[in-house]
Amino acid sequence: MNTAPTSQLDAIAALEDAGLRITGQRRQVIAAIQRRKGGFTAEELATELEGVGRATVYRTLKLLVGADVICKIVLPDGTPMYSPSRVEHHHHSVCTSCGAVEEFRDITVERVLRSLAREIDGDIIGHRMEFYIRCGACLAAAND
Amino acid sequence: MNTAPTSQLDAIAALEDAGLRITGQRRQVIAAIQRRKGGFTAEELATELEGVGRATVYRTLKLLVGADVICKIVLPDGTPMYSPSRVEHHHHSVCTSCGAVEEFRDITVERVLRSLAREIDGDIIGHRMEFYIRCGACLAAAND
DNA sequence: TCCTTAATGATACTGAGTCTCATAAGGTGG
DNA sequence: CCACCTTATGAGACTCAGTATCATTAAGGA
Ligand SMILES: [Mn+2]
Ligand SMILES: [Mn+2]
Ligand SMILES: [Zn+2]
Ligand SMILES: [Zn+2]
Repeated sequence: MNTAPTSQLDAIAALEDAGLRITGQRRQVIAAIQRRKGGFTAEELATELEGVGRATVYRTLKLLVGADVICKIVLPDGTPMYSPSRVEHHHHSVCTSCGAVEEFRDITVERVLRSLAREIDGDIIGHRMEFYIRCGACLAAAND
Repeated sequence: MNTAPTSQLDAIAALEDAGLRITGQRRQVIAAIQRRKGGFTAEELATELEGVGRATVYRTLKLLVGADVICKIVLPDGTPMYSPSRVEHHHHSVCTSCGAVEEFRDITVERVLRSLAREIDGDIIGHRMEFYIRCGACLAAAND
């Protein structure tokens, strides 16, 4: 059980491990991601990185998701968002008002998931579990 | 705690309760949904119902989701699917190979969700939990 | 440095979903 | 049963995310 990438270098190493080339554009995408705090959309990145083509941004994000460097989260309204991954396997809480993403890993959840797996007719390929919240900061802001 | 709509009439009643008009098109959409067994896409319905405009199909699906008559599920690749709702609050397992959707309601899950809610900084607005599976039928079919 | 191969960018394209607005019903009150 | 007001509809344009194409560029191993 290895830890998920947390730094620029880790992210680059993850790409190398996958046998991919380290290009200037990929470095730029990774740097832009690390520069951000919370979640972001693909289009935001594409706009910010004027020197990198839109298609390349989308392609790179897909690679980084595959390498567990970032996570793709889908909001209830269908909006896809990305956020840097810090924990190996985890779930998310997303503030639907400001987009802040928190990761959490809960042993109990995993245990339940395993017991449910037994009740399901078929092979479990994966699962998704997300909490949609209104975060503490947004609540505080709402109360003047 | 009332039960989710299970018949045509229940679905129509749900729309009435929401103060909406019962039109021929909405009846057609509901009938087509009830005719199906598992999950379906919006475009499938739109194609099947030649007499109903595409925009109307999308509009009606949104209303039915709001009235808990159907559920909207998102596959890992982002494909949105719908399936008739049978249980009040529940989660889904989706076969990523044939699209079969099963609903399940698990007390243990709900208990865990509540305990997690306590750990999260903010108000929980909702959650999503889905299992992506390869169903028994698809497994059997794969083994000759 | 050279060479092969992977990556890129510009652009066209797809598919889901939404918007507009003129027209067509639904359904309520008379 | 009708008239009227309002909601719903359809046709098609449009937006937006994401993908495909393909000629050009550049990584990085030999
Ligand atoms: Mn994450
Ligand atoms: Mn359901
Ligand atoms: Zn927030
Ligand atoms: Zn299946």
